[in-house]
Amino acid sequence: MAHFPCAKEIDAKGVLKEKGLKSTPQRLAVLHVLHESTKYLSINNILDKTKEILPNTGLATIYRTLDVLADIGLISRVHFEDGCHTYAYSSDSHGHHIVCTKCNKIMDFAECPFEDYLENLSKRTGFKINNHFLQLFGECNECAGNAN
Amino acid sequence: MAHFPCAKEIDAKGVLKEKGLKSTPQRLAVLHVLHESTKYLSINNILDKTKEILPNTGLATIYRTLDVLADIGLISRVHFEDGCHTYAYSSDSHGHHIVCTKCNKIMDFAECPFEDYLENLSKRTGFKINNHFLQLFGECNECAGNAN
DNA sequence: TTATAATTGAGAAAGTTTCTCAATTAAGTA
DNA sequence: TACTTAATTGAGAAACTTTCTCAATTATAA
Repeated sequence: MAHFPCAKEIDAKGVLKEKGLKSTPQRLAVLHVLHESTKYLSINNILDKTKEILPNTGLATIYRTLDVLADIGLISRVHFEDGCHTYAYSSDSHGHHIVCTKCNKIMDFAECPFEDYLENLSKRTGFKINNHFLQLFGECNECAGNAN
Repeated sequence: MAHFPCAKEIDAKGVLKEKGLKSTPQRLAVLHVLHESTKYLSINNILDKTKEILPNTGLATIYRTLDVLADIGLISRVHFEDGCHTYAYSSDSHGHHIVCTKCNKIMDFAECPFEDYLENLSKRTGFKINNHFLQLFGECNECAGNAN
């Protein structure tokens, strides 16, 4: 069994065990790859980087693993106007993402300031709002040139 | 040239013309299909319903048309955790969607109450926030049982 | 009415995702 | 530590989705 720093850091093994899932090297490697990256990654990015750690990893395993990790909230899918086939490490299960459209960097922001608003909207529309998805797009500090 | 009520209603022809695009029966039919539906529709839903109007319509045309209509803001893509391959009529170019997870109904809400918050978040994170995507999930009036 | 550039349909091609199944392996138990 | 068992994996096939190509058609402007 391989060991990865991030696996310990976020207690991925514990979370997997809790859900009755095995801690396989493949799962930990995929999580490591996403945790290590500050950017969102495509399926193929993830396959390539995972193969650097575990060269025999198959594509089907990547698909299966991403589903598992997303289901238990360790990673999350990143959505774009034209598709949502990329993934990012998720530091908080309620975390929303800010995506830098220049360098692909992802930043999480955990707080969710819309509770009051959603309650109000709920009353006006008659919708019982159970869940929401929010993602922000912009330019990070470096890309916007603020760091210079 | 076929004529559709919604085409007039939203002046699709005018918007298309403005962008230098032709008002083809296929484009108006796809728009009509989405406008007529209160629910989000998949590519195949849209193909089937469009073929009821224009039986020879090809799948490639559906893909091309959805791209065109989404680009000019007449329709918008609906995102789900596991994919974003469905579409809905968009009554407002800034409209966000509330999606009923029971009956697939879509409701737009045009207002965007987050301006202040986003400015604040921008300051704290260093991200220059240019755009955002928000979608709410819940149960509509009927599905939640409020209408009974 | 004509000219022309955009658009279409059809099917091929490319790309993506899921499935199947034998082999492997993580993890609990002795 | 060794054994057992059910979960997981890799590989390739199959299914499905999306894009491309190109000749034919057509919306539009002159």
